[in-house]
Amino acid sequence: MKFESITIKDIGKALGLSTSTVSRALRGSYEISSETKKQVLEYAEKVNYRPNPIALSLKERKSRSIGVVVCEIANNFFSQAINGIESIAYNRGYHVIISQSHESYDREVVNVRHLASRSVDGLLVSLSCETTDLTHFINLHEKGLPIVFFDRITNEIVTHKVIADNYQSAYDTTIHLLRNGYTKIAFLASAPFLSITKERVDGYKKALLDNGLPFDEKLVKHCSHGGMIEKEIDNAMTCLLKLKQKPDAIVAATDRITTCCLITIKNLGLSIPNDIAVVGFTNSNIPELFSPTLTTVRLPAFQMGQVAIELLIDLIESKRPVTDFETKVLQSEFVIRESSKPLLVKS
Amino acid sequence: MKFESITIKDIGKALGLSTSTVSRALRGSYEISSETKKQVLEYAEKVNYRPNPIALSLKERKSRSIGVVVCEIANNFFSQAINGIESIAYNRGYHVIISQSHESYDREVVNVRHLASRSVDGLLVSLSCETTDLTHFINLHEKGLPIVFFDRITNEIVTHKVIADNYQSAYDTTIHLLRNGYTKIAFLASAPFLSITKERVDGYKKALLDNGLPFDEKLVKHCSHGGMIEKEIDNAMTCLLKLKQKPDAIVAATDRITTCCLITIKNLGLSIPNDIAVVGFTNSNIPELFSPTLTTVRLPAFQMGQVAIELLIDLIESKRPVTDFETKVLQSEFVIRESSKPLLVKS
DNA sequence: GAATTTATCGGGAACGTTTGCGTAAAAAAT
DNA sequence: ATTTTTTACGCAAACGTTCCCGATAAATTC
Repeated sequence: MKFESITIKDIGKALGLSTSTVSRALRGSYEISSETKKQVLEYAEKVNYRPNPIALSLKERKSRSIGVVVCEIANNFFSQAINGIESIAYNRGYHVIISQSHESYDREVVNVRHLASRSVDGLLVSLSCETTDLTHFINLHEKGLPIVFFDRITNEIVTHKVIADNYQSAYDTTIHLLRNGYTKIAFLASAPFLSITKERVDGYKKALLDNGLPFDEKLVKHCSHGGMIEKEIDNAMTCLLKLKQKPDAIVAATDRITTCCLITIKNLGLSIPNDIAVVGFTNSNIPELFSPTLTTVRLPAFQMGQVAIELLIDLIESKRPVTDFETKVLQSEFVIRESSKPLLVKS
Repeated sequence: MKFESITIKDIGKALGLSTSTVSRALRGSYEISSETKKQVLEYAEKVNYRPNPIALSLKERKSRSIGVVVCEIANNFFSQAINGIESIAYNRGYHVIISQSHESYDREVVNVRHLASRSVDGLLVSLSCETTDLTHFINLHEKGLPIVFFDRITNEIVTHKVIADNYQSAYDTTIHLLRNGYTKIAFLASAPFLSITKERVDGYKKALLDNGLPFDEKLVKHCSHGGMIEKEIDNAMTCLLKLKQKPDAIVAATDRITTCCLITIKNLGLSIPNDIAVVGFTNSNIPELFSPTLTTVRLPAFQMGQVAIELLIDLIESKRPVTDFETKVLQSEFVIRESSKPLLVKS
């Protein structure tokens, strides 16, 4: 089963012209007579000619496509970010190739290799939670491939980065819970290597310290698979709830962790916020539909995608080597709902 | 900013060999001495040589990549289906390029054109809800490009198709509601052109008729943008609730419609199922977290993706033209929860 | 020792496109 | 009428790879 397309050569043959003439006519070159141009254009239209981007990629050594490396698309944050990416890329004439690591380092390496060999003009990366070795990115970056990191970033590579105000959000979240009377606040975090984890845990810590509370390591649990394995979230939760110093509130640090955490609480028959308050980092569209409605930190996913792709395309299209890089920090949206109601006033 | 890669020519130059020899050595051809082979292999390994798939695509006129055409990935059904697709494609050596139409016909046409010109070896398609004209697919299909439709299919093109048991699910859903004492069951459907809409509405109708109930057109509302515009779902809902014959139950026919419908009900301060029962077609992972928990029809998204890509790759790799096509129907999962509790026993 | 086979490699075309350079004919300038 | 310029087009190389067809030298056969 072969799938044949019309080429410039076919047009040339049909019209008794050389391929160069046809090519130039199609591009509207000034050195082609308007008669010939019209003839070529009309014929091309008639046979529905489409230039072969593969041939172009080979020749130009670029593909007008950019690769996106994320852990999974079945995740509100990333699918929203991808929509942001596409909204800009589309208008600026780039195509987006998405790859999922499913939080696996090996898979990330394979995907990045493939994208690079497919001649993507640049990479938009959010690291997998297993990734500690960055050589697969460093190699490409040193060879001149533009890369922009977003959300889960690294400081081992000097380039543009786009993140949410993770530190501040975690800080605000914790302060909010403290103000509402909660004192034993647990933090259910993602993998320890991830930048988002460090930033969020730091914000949480700082809020505690600023309020004269001790930082209790036992109240911070990490999900080293980023929540891909439900069991690990479950375990972390039961572990937390078994403590003598049982937490009265919990901050869930990612989308997956938030939903899993809610399910565990539900399965245990606990009531929110009476038994335990919950605040979740989640880009879910329906936090109002939970019962009770969920207090959330919503990351500016769409805008993060947009900013990241803008930076990347600027990098790609820059005539001179760029040496001045920036890390953009975008503001999250903190929406207070019922799941973190004041302890004293709870109905 | 150019990004240079090692080519077979570079290797040849470095080793004093011709490109053809290097190529053959890399492929393990028998007509290359084992010495030379070893030398080439070692050098290639050393400089981290990767064959250029673009050049290969150009030569072979195929790319070992398949294009996926869906309306949006920020949708549980489609992201799960894509995971199914990838799980198989990856193992069989194909790469997946995803494109989103955002339910726009024009965008779908552009995406399909681009995928085709990118020399995808085949297409996996779920139609946009605006699509009535299929010539963009027909043209490619007639030229020999393998296409498999899934979920939102068409009968204008003869090929493999994969769907869920939409008719049966809608039938079962309706029967379930009838058995539980609901008699004025509304149906909130997606765009009228879509196969899933027709199949589901038909199942709903049949269940009514089988129970001696009349089919009331006013109780069926269509969302012609597939729910991409929240307002239209809102309007449909308010319209339904304004009827003299106010419905006592509602079947929401897609993911988006289900969540929107729940939000509208919540905003109106109605209680489920006391004021109105709800059953939703949704692949949400958290129907237990809604309040009350939601009775759902969950499509076998992952498996549908798997089956569809299997059929497509078989088509692509088939030596002889395939003339025998099948439409696979996969079973959905109907889970009864609180939102459709029996009318009489409601607490 | 001559003829034939075998082993090992290189040349070059092809995939579809762009583009620098060359050139014939037509037009303009002398 | 000759020279110069312009117009309009073709040739060929290049991008990275594979593969058919030779070609050379060594090894084998008679």
